[in-house]
Amino acid sequence: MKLRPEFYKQKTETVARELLGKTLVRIANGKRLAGTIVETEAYVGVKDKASHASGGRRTPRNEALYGEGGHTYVYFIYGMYFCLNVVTKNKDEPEAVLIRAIEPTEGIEQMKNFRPNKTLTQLTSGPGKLCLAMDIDRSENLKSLQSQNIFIESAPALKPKKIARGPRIGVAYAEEWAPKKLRFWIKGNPHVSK
DNA sequence: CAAGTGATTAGC
DNA sequence: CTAATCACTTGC
Repeated sequence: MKLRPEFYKQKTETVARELLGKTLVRIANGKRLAGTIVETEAYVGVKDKASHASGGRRTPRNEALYGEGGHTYVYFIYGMYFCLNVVTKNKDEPEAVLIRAIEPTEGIEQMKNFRPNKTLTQLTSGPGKLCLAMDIDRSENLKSLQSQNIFIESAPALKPKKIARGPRIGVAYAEEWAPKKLRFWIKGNPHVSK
C-alpha cells in the first residue's frame, strides 16, 4: 500500500525516522525496482542553514520544496549525480527528507545494468548511487508520490532499538546546524552509506 | 586522500 | 556576465 499524502505532512524529523524500513518503488522501462529505505536525513526549512531553502531562499531549482508534502524533489549535484528527496509538510513550508540509502529487494539485475561491476552493497548505498541504480534523474522532479512510476509503500514500524541517529553528511558549512542529529539509519545495516 | 564534473547561484 | 560553490563518488 502506498503511503498516504497525510504521512508526508507530519513533522519532518518524524517522516525521516518513520521512512526507515519502508519500501521505495520505481518503475523503470516497465520493470519494478524496489528497496527498503535504510538511511535518511531531515532538512527542516528556512531556519536550517544546511537546507536549500535556508533563509527563505527560493530559486528555480528548489521550487519543489515550496509545494505540498508528498512530492519528489530531485536535484543535480557535483556535475554528475542526482539526489532524491521527499517533500514534507504543507505548501510554503520548504522542508524535505533526503533518501540516502536503500537495501535492494526487487529488480536487482536491472539495477546492476544501471551500475555495472558493482557488488550488492555498492549498488544503492548512497544518495547518488541509488538514483543511478533506479534510473532517477531530473525528469522525476516534482512528481507526486501517489503516481505510478515512483512511490513509497508502507511497512510495519521498526523497533526503536533498530534506529540510530547522528549528524548529517556533507554539511560542514552549516555552522550550528552541522552537528544536529538529523540523520537516521537502521543500525548495522550493510547498505547504509559509509 | 584528492580530483572530477557542470548546473546552479550569488555577486558584480 | 563571471566565478565560486556543491545534501557525492571513485580511484589513487
